[in-house]
Amino acid sequence: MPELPEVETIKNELSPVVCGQRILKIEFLWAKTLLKPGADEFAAGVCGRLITRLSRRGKYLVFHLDNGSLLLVHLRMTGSFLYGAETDALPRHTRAVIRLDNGHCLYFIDPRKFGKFLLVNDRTSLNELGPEPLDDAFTPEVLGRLLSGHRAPIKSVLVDQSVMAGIGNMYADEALFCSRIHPLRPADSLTSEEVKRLHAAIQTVLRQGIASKGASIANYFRPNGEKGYAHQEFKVAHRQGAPCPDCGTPLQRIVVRQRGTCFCPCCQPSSADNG
DNA sequence: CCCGGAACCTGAAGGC
DNA sequence: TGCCTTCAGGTTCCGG
Repeated sequence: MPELPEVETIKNELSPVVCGQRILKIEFLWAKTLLKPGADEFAAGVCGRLITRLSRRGKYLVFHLDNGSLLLVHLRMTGSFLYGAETDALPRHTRAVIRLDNGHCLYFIDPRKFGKFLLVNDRTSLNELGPEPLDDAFTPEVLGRLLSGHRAPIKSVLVDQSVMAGIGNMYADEALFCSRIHPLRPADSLTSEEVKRLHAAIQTVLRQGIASKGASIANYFRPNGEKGYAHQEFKVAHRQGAPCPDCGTPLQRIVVRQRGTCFCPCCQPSSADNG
């Protein structure tokens, strides 16, 4: 599932090939992939525009266009981009095709059809997201303030995009294991020591994910068609039943707010065990 | 406010 | 073999 490291990888690998290119046309093969505005207004807003740069905000990939508008793409569960020469036979599960003026195309591939394109005039919608966890401004003190006032399980607060942006199910589990915090601990019950550990763990697992080009656990692949290998380094995510890499105890899987959550019952003791 | 659950979707996996 | 059910989880929406 694309989270911050996966979107960051796509941004990094796409930037050199699409920046400076002009969009000739965008064609949607699944109409609902275009969230807003309507098809006509969208086409008028993007056709003929130059892509000046790419950026990322949370899990959004942002195409900056030369008229100042922003094309936001959210990959949701199964979205990926493939960059290549124009072909007659579209790749399986292609939901949108962005034709560039260098004869190449950006194919948006999304088996589950949850991914969304939005054309917006400014950053308003992006400002509703919480802070970027890899920014310099994201300090342990900031994290502590974000968590205070949330009595919900720390696992669900970590994946709440309005609290902080970019963390999803996999990296939340990894960060909690790395900081030895039980996923069901109320977010506002963490000690300052635990907040400090969690802060370091969040940055570590996200940076490792980026360094490993993202995790290809499900459908994610990179614009050149290759997979990432961050999942090979996961210690708990999607590894229920396997021995904990640190202590050998079988990893447990529980459901927290409708999300599968893997953790080590020995390395991540519950609040009751923790005092 | 808080929370749980359903909807959106398809393909992989498991049961029989 | 093949049909059927369940599950995966990012986001939004709806009801209690």
